[in-house]
Formats: sequence, C-alpha cells, structure tokens
Amino acid sequence: MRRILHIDMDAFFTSVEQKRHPELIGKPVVVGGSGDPFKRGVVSTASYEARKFGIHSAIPLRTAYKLCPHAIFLPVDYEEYSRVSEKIKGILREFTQIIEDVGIDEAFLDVSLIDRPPEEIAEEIKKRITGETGLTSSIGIAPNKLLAKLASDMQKPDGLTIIKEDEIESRIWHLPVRKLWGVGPKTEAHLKGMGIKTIGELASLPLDRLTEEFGESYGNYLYNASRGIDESPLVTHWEPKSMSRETTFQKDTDDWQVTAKSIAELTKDIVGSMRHSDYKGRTVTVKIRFSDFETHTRAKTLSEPTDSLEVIRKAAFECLKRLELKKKVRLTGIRVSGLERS
DNA sequence: TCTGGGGTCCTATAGCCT
DNA sequence: TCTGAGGCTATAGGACCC
Repeated sequence: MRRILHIDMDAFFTSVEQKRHPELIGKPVVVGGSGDPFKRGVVSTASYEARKFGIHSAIPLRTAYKLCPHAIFLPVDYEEYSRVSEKIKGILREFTQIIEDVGIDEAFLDVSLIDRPPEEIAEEIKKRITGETGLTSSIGIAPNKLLAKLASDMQKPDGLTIIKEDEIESRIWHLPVRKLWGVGPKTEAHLKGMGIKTIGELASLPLDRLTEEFGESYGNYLYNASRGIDESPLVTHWEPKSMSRETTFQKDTDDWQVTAKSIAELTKDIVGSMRHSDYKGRTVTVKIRFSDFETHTRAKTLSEPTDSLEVIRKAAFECLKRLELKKKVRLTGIRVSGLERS
C-alpha cells in the first residue's frame, strides 16, 4: 500500500508577513490584491486572528474591511512567498524526489519506498520547516492523495493526522461533501438538492445515479472519492498547457479604446512571458467580463505556434472585434494555449 | 458596493472528413 | 447519391483548484 504525505503550510502568506514583520504577530492580518481594502481585489490569506472576524480566502477586500476595519491589509508579495516556498520544497526534496507541487504552499510526497514510519518522517519535516523558516505546517498521512489532503486539513494549524485504510469510513463519512477535493459550491448545492450533505450520504448513492446527475467522468469520480478510493499517481513533472493574463478595471468601462489598450498591454505582457520561458502557442483566446459578471470568450487558432507579438496581437484583436460590447466591461483577459517549447 | 488572477479539466456543439 | 455513424478539431462556457 502507498504512503502519501500532504504538506500544507498554515496561513502561508500572512505567516510569511508575520515572520518578517514580527510586530504583526497576534494581530489580524489580511493579504490580498494591492493591499488597499478600498480597491477591487479579494483576500488571498487571512491570519487566524483575522479569521475570527469571519474573514477568509476569496472574499472581497471591501467585505473584509467591513468585517474588521482595524485589520492590517497587505499586498500579495509573490516573489517573497516563492522564495520561502522554494526553501520548503528544498527541504522536502531531501526526503524524496517523488514530489508533486500543488501551488505555492502545498505538496504531496510519496514515502512508500522509505524504510521509516511515515509519522516519523512527517514529524521531522515539520521540525525542519519550522527550524529553517519559522513557519508551521500541517501534514496528512494516508494511502492516497485524496485522503492525505483531507487529513492535513483536519487538525490545522500545526497538525499531524493519519488516516489508515481501515478507518476511512469512520474518519471521513461524517464530513460535509464540500471537504472533498473537486466538490465546489455548485456541486455542493446540487447534492444538497438531492438531500446529500455528508460524504457518507454521497457514498450511499448508486453509481448509475451519480453518472446520471453529474456525467460519466465526474460521477465516477464522486463514487470513488466518497469511498476514499484514489489511485491517481503523483505528478512529478509538469509542462504548462496555457498562459494567460487578465485584469479587472478599478471602474467598469464603456470606452472601447480603454478595453483595446488593456488587451494590447496584456498581450505584450504574455508574449514577454512566453519568450522568457521559451514557449510558442497556437490558440489565442480573448476574454471579456461585463459589469453583471457575464463572461464571454472568443478564440482563434493559428496555422502554427508563434511567439510573435504582432501575430498574437492581431489574432487577439480579431477575437475582440467578434465580441459585442453592449455592456460596461469589468475585465479583459488573454490566453495563449496549444503551447510548444521553442 | 459584492465577486482577483493564473491555471486545469470537462462538456456540449458544430463543422469536416471518411 | 443519400444517409448515418464515428472520429477529430475548434470553439464556448463553466466548475474547480490554490
């Protein structure tokens, strides 16, 4: 049987900020957007002190400010968090090369081939991370990624949780379905409409009912996930499939020039990234979100991959012209997919 | 006065080809 | 020549993740 660890940093962004600004320790800290709660943006991370006020990831900064006006609002500093993240990933790599990165503050480790109790490895990892970064982490240990992730979430912060194969039902069936990876607000509501709130209740549904409601692929996934079944391997190497840039205007605009200029800037930016990382792309997609949040995309596929600014910009403007801008525009975006290393 | 930005994957539909 | 089944590709939208 596999032994998988899921390492999840506790309130990562705010913890990094509290580490380098010790005067923030013990205070409600909110990291998100430009750090200005009167501008458009959402919360990336709230410190545990801020969470007491009901502030959590993904809520608008303005809302967070209303919930706790005396919180300290800081901008997202990806460069700094990436540096700390690299340090942590370096520690993890000393234990095994079988690592899957999950964003900046999470990772899976497969320690099946290490001849040591996994809880001992986990304890050592936690100690090393704290010793070298001053930050705490939570670790879940289980026979697969799905359960390891559930486990790491069970005793945050600074937790260490083991789920053994014979205790799957007793440990996860009482949890709400929303705790399952892949179940978001829409699916949660759909299931609630069917009278299903917990993972155990989900597991009571026959497979054909699930595929009927959610389609072949996702129905099968839910059937297995509710039973703690997950054979997915760790993805240790990954190539980007698309690159995108998007921006939300501080104020919605009905000026075509403003929208067009924004697309031009995003295009320049993304081509810079593509050239920097040696990728060419074949499909260009333009995205427009209106003030009522209705979102539309238009795509154009070229005959061959390119990283030419002129070619990509021309394709982007062809897409833009196919969109009818009859409402105020809130967001513009551009994506290049069909990437190939150049 | 709500609702970021950078990604992945899935589904449905439509056109084209065999 | 017509019809239909499938496969493939492109497109548009949407759910979800961190």
